[in-house]
Amino acid sequence: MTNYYSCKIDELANYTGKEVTLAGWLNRLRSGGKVLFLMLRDGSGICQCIVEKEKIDPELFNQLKHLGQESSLQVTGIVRADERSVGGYEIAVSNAKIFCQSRDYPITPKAHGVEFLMKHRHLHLRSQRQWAINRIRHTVIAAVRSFFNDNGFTLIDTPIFTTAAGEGEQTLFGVDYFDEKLHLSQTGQLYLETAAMSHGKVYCFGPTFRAEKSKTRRHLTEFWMVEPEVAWITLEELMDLAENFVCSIVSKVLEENRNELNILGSDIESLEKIKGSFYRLTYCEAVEILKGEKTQEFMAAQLEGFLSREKQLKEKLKELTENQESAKKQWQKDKIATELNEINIELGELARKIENNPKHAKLAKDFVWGKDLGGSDETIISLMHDKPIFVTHYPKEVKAFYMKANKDNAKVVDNFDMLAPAGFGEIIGGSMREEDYDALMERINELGYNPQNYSWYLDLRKFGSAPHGGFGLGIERTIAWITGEKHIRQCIAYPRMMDKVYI
RNA sequence: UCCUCGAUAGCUCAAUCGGUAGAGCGAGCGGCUGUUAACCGCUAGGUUGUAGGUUCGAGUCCUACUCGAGGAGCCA
Repeated sequence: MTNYYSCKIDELANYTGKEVTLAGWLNRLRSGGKVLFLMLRDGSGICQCIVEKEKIDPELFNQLKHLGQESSLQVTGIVRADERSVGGYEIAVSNAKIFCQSRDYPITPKAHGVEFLMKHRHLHLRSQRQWAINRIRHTVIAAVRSFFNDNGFTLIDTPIFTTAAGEGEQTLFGVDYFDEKLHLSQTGQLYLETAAMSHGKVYCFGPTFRAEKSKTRRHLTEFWMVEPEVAWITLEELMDLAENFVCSIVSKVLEENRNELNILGSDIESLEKIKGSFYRLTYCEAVEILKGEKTQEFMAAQLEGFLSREKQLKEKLKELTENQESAKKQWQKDKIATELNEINIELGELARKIENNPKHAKLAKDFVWGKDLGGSDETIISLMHDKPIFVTHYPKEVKAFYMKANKDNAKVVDNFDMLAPAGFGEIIGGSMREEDYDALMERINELGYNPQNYSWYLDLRKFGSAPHGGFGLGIERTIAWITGEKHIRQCIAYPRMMDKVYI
């Protein structure tokens, strides 16, 4: 045999009636007295392979029958269409070769806790959900690259070991670099601006490190961010760019990953609405909305929804408890117990939401102009819209030193955040950069930064300064939003969280 | 850093008032020709997170600690 396999599972439709060889891993085995069902996984999909006792070597049949989950093997047989099979095609096995018999694979087809799965992340990556998420991640990243490559941008790789700060100094990871103190990059932006003055349109894409003490479902300490930077652009044009960019990512995923989105139970209908113009609000308008009557009504309606869901669940709980008492078989009782458990978990979540709702409503109502939008404020605005929302012109005090002051209102800057819809929150932050030497210097002094650290950055404002701006998009947040995955940690193979690194 | 909840078989969870620690899945063996988280029968599997305390008796009550989950704060 020259090759390990003759085709991949996702190509089986082209081989109906022909003999093929597949190579992969045993996802699950169901055995009958004279027939075995091998669910074979090869990275491209899952295929049911039928082994009939009379049609293969009896010794081989016996070996296959006792194969453990995740054993690796080759399977040869005729492809046939069959509605009963997952994917519509199956293999009538005539021969097989076992490579590695695995025993006691830890991840079983039943429920597992977060800690257990994270400790077994190296194996968990084989599970169907993780497989689907990582395929979508691949599409997202490919779409990011081709969007910029096709629109005249030049890729510039900015350094990971950095000297310049960029964002708040407290969120830096320090590194001992041959007795010199450097830190891990938390943005490529400052370096990228230098390259924009060479190429006009540039982007960087790489890992980003933030030592934020944020233990939430939306934060990682190491995540991937793509940042375009463009010279001779206006804020409006920058937002148009961000809009087209996000649309192109979503449409690429819809085009290439229907199957994966279905596996994950993602909200495809909502994703299909992500095209055309996004909502654009100024910070002032966003504050008005938060403080307004409509938000209070919205929050009240939300609370009502929670309460009626709670009532509904409690009734179901009662009903199930009665069923459990009358159930005769032990397994029926256990099945009901599992359902009860799930309901109790949801009730716990609801109770927290019901508790938080009035607090968030009050926070919104009492919002004072000048503060940064909090997580709950973002969520409220995001929930009230069905497409992404730009929020522009934040107060300069809550934003970074390099953001350009608005020429009509010096209290605000020409920036924007893009909030994903349906409560997901921020996925992009961007701004015009201050191009005036004196204004930038003033900001650096105001904030007490050392101008010497920024001498090369300031040079850009001395030698042919030009209007320019850019933004950064968090890859994992984008994937979590698109897939509907609750926790960002599932959107990268080996997540690094503030309080925990497993493998 | 704070708040809430939790830790019992490989995994997910039960265990009523403090009174002999159980089930499902997984594993092993057997049965069954079409299964879809298959099904049926049998078997093995436990120092109840750690250290103390109360008690005739502690998985259960008390104290401290360790670890985990969720949330808050913080945060491009």
